[in-house]
Amino acid sequence: MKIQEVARRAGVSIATVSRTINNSSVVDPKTAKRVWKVVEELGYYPNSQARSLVSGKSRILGLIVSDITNPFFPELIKGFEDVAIHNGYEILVSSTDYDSARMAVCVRRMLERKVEGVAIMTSEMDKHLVDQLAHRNVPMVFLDVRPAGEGISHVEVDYAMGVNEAVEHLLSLGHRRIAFISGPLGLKSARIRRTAFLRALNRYGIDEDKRLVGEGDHTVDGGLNAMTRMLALGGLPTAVLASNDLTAIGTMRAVRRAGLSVPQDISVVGFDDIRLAEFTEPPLTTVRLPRNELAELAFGALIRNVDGQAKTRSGGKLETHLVIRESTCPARAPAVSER
Amino acid sequence: MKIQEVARRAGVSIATVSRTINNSSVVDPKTAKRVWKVVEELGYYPNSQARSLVSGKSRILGLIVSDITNPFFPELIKGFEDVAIHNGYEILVSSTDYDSARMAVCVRRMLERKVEGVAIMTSEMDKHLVDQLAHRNVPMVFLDVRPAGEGISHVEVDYAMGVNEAVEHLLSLGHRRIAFISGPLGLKSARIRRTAFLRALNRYGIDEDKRLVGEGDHTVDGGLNAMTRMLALGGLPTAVLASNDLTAIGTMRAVRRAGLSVPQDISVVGFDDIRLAEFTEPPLTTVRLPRNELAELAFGALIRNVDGQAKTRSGGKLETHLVIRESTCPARAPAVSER
DNA sequence: CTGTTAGCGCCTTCAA
DNA sequence: TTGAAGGCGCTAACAG
Repeated sequence: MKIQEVARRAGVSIATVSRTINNSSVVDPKTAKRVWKVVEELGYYPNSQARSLVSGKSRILGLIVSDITNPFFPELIKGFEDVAIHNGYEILVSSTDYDSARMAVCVRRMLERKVEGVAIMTSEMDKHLVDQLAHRNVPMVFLDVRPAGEGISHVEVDYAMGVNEAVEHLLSLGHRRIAFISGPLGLKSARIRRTAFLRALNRYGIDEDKRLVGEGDHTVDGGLNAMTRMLALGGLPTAVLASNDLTAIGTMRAVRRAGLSVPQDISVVGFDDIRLAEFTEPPLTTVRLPRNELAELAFGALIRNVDGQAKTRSGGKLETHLVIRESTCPARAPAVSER
Repeated sequence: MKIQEVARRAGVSIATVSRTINNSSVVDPKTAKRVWKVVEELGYYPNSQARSLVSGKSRILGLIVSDITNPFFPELIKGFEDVAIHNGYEILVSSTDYDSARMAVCVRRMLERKVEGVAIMTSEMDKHLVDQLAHRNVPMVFLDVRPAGEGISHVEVDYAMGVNEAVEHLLSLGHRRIAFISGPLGLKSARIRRTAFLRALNRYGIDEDKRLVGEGDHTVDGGLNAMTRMLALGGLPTAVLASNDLTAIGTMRAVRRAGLSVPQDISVVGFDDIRLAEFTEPPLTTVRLPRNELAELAFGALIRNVDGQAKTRSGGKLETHLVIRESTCPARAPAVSER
């Protein structure tokens, strides 16, 4: 089923058919109607490969995430897909698994398919890969990080906002010994979150206790291990803030394994508000990072660069807010042994 | 960066470059080496749009899932992506959200991008959409369902196997009042699972009690509601088998809300073994449906049809096995009121 | 073994 | 307002 066939049946040239389906205003309405009729009858639709080839535009956007298996991403992907499709773009999703080789393959694929832009929602990305894309003038959006360059923008997440709310919430419940379990500190985004936490503590006049800052890796196991280590160290916290919800789930598990309970002995706060956060036991108090908005901001920023009319490199700032559920409660009066 | 440029620099014709990068064995090794050198230097890679156009093969496979947000799917997608990429295929993922309109858009997109085959891992699919694909001779693989037609195959999941194991496990723990919460019965796949359960009960000589068969919708909320209704009905079960893990999580929540505990009062068994199953409270005993194997079977079945050398319509049968964790324990001696 | 050439399906000048 | 014709970048005969 090609354009030729439509042209033949409608008694016009292929040029006219092309103009018609592209809504060119020069076609005679009558002719157009006739062409559309044939198009419908035949169930014709243009071959996007051919279109891309001639126009040089693939109408494909790349979306790179670190791990599609982390519940944070599917919602982001869905949001991105929705807005992309809505705007006539296809998306090419790829997860890197935090693996350099995979990332390289991933970039290569995007290049081969001639993506018009790439949203890089992964925590870290090899510089030379970014350069490969930049070199071919492929617009990019990043999350958190802010690489320089023409056509490169970034969406900023206001971690401080949500973290402050979380800390205030805990303080108001009487907590003073508040711990933090970060993501892998090799990642800049993890450091940003940790910094936000430390600043918040400082802001409310709480002294930092090194024993109360652990390092996870954004997985349940990571949280479990980090918290287990922290509990072994002594100087127990009465509340823990985790840098994402998976970490928080691991943290709760560790607390329970130690024979303590959440939230009576230790309150736990997560970050992200993945859908399942509502269904953990107890339901998780967490800081919500709205994936849909993130997806929309990222898409918007990308498109502005694709159209080449970006005025700014900032793709916008995303607010985060605390969602209170049942994994937090008033702090116990400190036991004698703790000080 | 086009093939011309490479040809010019290597001092050969574009045909030779084409042959070289396609590993045609007729090229003189010396020439080939020279060409490859230029290719590397220039960082040249072929334009896949152009390739597709001339070859008529897009090397893209479609993957349709019902809801990327359901933790079952990301792992399936990842597995599918891995094996596809490994075989030189790109994948186009799309979630239907159980919505007819979205499904239609989805099929349209696949058709436009000229996918060479589609894996339909969603529970149900409008017949006329399937026909659209079938009509263009696009090979398909389905999950569970078994539509007829040339180039259409399906992967069968042996639900009975896992369900039997689960029922045996519960029986051996002394349970006799075993409930089941199904998926939406409008879906054939949900009915298949329910039938497997009922058969298992029957096989072990347990009478069916209508009050003990509820209907959920494969979401946490669905499980929560179904179980809440069941608890209100009286004739309490001592164990519940849920048709997927999300339903099981909802079920556990309902049990707790009713002031009972899992597993002491009611044992709960899930289905799928999503990654988070290990981290629920208590860790979920569940029937594992291996997503990687499913992905591989689906891919294999699809490719066989793409290559046009399928000997059979069956894409293989997938075994399921019980994974015992902590949401099941021996049944209580029945309370007086229960009989 | 290598080069020439004819398209793949479509969009886009350039004429009419 | 329409049609004819020239590519887009690449592969696949067909000649040399």
